[in-house]
Amino acid sequence: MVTDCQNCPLRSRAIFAPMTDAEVAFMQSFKTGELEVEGGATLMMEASNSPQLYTALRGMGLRYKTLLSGERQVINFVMPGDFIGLQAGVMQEMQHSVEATTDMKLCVFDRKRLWALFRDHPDRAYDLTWIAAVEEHLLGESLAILGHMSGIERIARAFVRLFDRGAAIGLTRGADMPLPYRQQDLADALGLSVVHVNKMLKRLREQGAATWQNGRLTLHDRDRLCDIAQLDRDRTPMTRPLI
Amino acid sequence: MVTDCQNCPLRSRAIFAPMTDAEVAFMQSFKTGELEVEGGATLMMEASNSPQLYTALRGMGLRYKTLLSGERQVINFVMPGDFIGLQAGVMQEMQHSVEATTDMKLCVFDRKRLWALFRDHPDRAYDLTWIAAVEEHLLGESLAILGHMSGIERIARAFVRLFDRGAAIGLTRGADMPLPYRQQDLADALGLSVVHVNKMLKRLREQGAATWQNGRLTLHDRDRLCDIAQLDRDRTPMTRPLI
DNA sequence: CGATCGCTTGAGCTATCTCAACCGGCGTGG
DNA sequence: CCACGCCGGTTGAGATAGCTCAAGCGATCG
Repeated sequence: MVTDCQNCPLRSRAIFAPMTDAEVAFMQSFKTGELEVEGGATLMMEASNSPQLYTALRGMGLRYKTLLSGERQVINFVMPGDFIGLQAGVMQEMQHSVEATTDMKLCVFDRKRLWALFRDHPDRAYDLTWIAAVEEHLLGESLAILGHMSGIERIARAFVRLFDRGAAIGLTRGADMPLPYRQQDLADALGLSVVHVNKMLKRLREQGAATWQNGRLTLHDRDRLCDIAQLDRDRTPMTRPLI
Repeated sequence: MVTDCQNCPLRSRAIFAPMTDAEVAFMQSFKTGELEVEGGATLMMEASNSPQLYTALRGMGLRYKTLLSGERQVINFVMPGDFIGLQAGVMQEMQHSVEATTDMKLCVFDRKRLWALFRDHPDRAYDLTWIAAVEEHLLGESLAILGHMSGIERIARAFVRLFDRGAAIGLTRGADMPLPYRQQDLADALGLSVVHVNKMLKRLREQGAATWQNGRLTLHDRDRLCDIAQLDRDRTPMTRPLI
């Protein structure tokens, strides 16, 4: 139980130093429970019926909005360690949900205790803000992707990004990692049609750059992929603290 | 001086109640100065050379990223009351700047004192996180716009959004408000070419929905605009607190 | 065995892009 | 005071990336 909580992003500062016993104890008290959901299940995050905050502990999912037209915009892919629900508190008009793609285990926090966290643990509160700022930065990057990149470029970038995230949490094995989503999910994230995603995937495969089949992503030629994605080949990951 | 600071978004809670003298005094101490920039000037927000946080007090600008290709993605339009710079702290690889479109006055905070804010004023820290969460929500919405909407829909939505923001800070006069940007700026925000933006503006004009000329935006038919933008005609603005 | 789901592929169609030209206003320098 | 250059806006023409519609295929499941 405690070990699970060690994955909590609220210890971002602890990337460099383990949590003290007191800190672990506090996280335990902030935590109100664990939630196991089956693959395919949907967590509604509308503010009204979900005053919870979550940390993903196991499994993968995706966070999305449902538009009035019924279409879906995937905001991001949820991997272990991700913190979910902060932004849900400020929205009301737009559907905002999390779908568990695989079975997932989530750590549940009570939003009402958030204030106590700010009062009693400014360092954790600080981390929380840092998380929100990182998230905002990543969304800004996504915006630039949708605004300016072609289909194949978007997919290449998504693959490099997802792979790097996977590597950061130990999901990769060599050039390979699990990526249990559907092509439709990627399409909804990148603002493309499934058909087009499919055709671009084929092209990436034929170019020997990357393969995504049977729920596994393999980067055969990361450098080429980075070139397509207009990314530095060896950029540093996003782990720098706010101050 | 003090009156200026009353515009600071760190008093979001004070939307409902004025700041106390003690609070004003604290904001004064957190504040390190004011910055006046001329229209056309650019504030570089790279983490390395800008450890500052800003609040826009007067004038308008835009926050954008510069991509490797040299293109520009406008992240948002900066209006009085906006808080800038939180997300700049976590990025390193991508250019991230603020351009003053008109002359602007900014309130400058020292990032190093942010920690003191969290330690000594958990309520303000809380507001800060709320701001970040709102920002994140808005970016998510922008993402959905770029991902799923046509040119004319994007523009209609941008107009309604900008107008509502303008109304919230008292910039509107009837159906009219100042909007001193170039068509290129809107194009870069919406992921369209200037040429296309121009043609869609013409169409909106001919439809009698909205006019944007000589730096002023006029919504002739807000309802029609909302329909095009796939927005509820009378949605409530985003002022709900986090808890 | 049939139904469903996700993936794949083909065939038009069109929204949007790029290229290019032109126009008016404004600031600058001679 | 005029001439020029520049910037932002406007419009047209042709090219194309990506969309929609549609069909087929294999795997999985009840």
